[in-house]
Amino acid sequence: MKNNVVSEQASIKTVHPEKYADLWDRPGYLVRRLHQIHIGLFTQACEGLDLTAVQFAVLSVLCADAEMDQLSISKIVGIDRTSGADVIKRLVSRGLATRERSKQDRRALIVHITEAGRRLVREVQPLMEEAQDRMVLPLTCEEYEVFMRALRKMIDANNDASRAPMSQRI
Amino acid sequence: MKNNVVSEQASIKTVHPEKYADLWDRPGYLVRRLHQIHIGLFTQACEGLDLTAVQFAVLSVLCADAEMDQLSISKIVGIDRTSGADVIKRLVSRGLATRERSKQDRRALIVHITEAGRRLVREVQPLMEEAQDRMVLPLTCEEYEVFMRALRKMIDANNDASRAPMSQRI
DNA sequence: CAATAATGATCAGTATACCACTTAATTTGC
DNA sequence: GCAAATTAAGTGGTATACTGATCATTATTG
Repeated sequence: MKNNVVSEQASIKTVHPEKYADLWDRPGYLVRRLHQIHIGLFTQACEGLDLTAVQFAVLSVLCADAEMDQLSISKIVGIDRTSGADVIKRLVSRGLATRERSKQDRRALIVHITEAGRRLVREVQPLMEEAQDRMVLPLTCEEYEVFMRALRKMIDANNDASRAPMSQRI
Repeated sequence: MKNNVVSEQASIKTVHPEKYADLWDRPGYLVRRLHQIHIGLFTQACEGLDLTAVQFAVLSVLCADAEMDQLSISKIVGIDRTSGADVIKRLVSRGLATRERSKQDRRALIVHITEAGRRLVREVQPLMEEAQDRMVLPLTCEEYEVFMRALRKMIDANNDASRAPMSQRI
């Protein structure tokens, strides 16, 4: 199976030796562009709420699981632990989350979402959905399905290429 | 045609009211993850060369067109003009590019790539291709084609959602 | 049980990536 | 022809996102 996929890919390369000549032929470039577009759509949808997409992802995770240490949150959200700590620090300073030392492991910081945090998540949830919808609006059902499957396959296969490998799925 | 696409998308929403419940069901989240993975693959491939993916994109553009002002470069690469100025400043300080006032428009800064810059682009080109290949390796030919088409459709349709709308294609 | 390894967090530093505001030069519109 | 609008850069600020180093605590192992 794996070999089959590899040989198919190799055949693309053989047939199209100049496949990455144009920026618009580079998947990595297009992914960066689309990422920025999604950030833009999310920010637009959350106008005035002063919440970033990553901050919302962290709050979403905290909503699902009552308490969790910083590193686990960072892994689930798929960001570096130092980025995660930065984001959580900002959430705490805004009163959307609290932090305290774990009794079991005194190295770990356990993060809790506050009631204000939960309220904000409930408020932003439909706005997040709107941003997602707007991004994928140009796609047909079939394209959407293939697109999502392709994303998941590439992320799964290259999980170790990023410093924040995703160990779990919420 | 546009209406047709919209109604197809709407039908997904009706059938799957909880389609964005899980992080792995959110296209924006997956795009962010894949973007980070591609950065990781590129950095890995360029081990020791101290060049980022965005820096290489800028140098690529400069290689294709001999001279260009900062704003045009930023637009083509798809980054904010201030980010572009930052990146170009670093390239200049490393001797990979030069900057000078335009004679025609004394507001504009014209950027040139140096011979050292061209040499670096030639050296990095195959490494960039390797990073692209590795990212899309898990995809079949058909998935790759649909994935690329989907990316282009979404970027085209939402071009104005990002502050750096792409006016041209190199 | 003590030396070692692994782990969770922090700090300092760098590189995007954006916004808001300002300055200077060019276009425009009357 | 000159005021007004536009445009290219610059400045200062914030938020990811990562690396490398360090520190404290916990786990392992000889």
